[in-house]
Amino acid sequence: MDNPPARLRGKPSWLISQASAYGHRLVTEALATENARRYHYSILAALDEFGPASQATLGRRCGIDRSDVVAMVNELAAQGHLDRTPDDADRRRNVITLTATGRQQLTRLEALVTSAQHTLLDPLSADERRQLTGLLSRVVEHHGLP
Amino acid sequence: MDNPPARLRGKPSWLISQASAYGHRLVTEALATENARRYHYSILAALDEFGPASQATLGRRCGIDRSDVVAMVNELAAQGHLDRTPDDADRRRNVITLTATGRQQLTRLEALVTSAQHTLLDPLSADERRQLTGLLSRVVEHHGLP
DNA sequence: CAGGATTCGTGGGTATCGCCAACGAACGGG
DNA sequence: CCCGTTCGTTGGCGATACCCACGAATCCTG
Repeated sequence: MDNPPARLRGKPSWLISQASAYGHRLVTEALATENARRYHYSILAALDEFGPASQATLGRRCGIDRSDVVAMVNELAAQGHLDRTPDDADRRRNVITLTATGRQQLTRLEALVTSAQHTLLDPLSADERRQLTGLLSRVVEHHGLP
Repeated sequence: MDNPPARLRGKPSWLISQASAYGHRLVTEALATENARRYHYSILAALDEFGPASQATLGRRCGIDRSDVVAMVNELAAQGHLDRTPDDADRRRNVITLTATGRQQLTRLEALVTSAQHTLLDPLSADERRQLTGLLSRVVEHHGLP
């Protein structure tokens, strides 16, 4: 890009949008190494932290639409990273369970994503990275509650 | 959203992505009030700050693809916010010029976008907003050069 | 305990975004 | 004068993030 207008350069939403685009690109490219996508990482992380869950719960936790969860679970199941089994206690639901290979995959993706963070925040010191993370967390939490 | 995994909550790229989604939504909704879209604001801002320019130049300045600039200029021209005239000095080019009504439109959009910034950064103090803007500017500038 | 509201998985659709390929017209440098 | 490059334009691709509708199942409440 070539000398963006000051009106844009001064708008937090524009800066965030630009930074998001870079981060998006970095993470997507890194994950492509393992034939994974961003949503895959999110879902695997949620399963690892909270244990087996229904697709709707996964969607709510990761901020992914139910319809999109279906596609992600399809792909991850096809790769053997998770199991999808009907819930006996509530037959509307599927119980999604992380497999052993899924856990290994998460470990690989975690390394890739973490390294992308370093690339993204390259110009910032460790202190500044913490500042940025803290400020953004406040913003995100604030808009997550309603 | 409902208790996102710690692995996500700690990743700057995820936080930025979430914040970007909120900002995107806020700005888009605000601009819809005037039947405008985000790219419209960018292009009007570039024209206001740097004066008349070719479509390719506008695209480079705002980080918009040439093909997408065509559509935006079509829409803005249809609304009378800018003029598209062939460049006599270089007949490959169109010279895009902001009209009086375009300048008024930019003023309206500016107010809408600015107000959306306040909503987005609601939980932060004025100092913290400046911090955030500064940190993000460093990140964006760093990745803009190569 | 019956019936209406709600939830779940799934399929389908929509709009935007960022990008890339190709084209003819026009310009510029060697 | 020719070759490479730029410009506007068209068309298309893939990912993202939505939204709606449906049938099955569950729940809540009177």
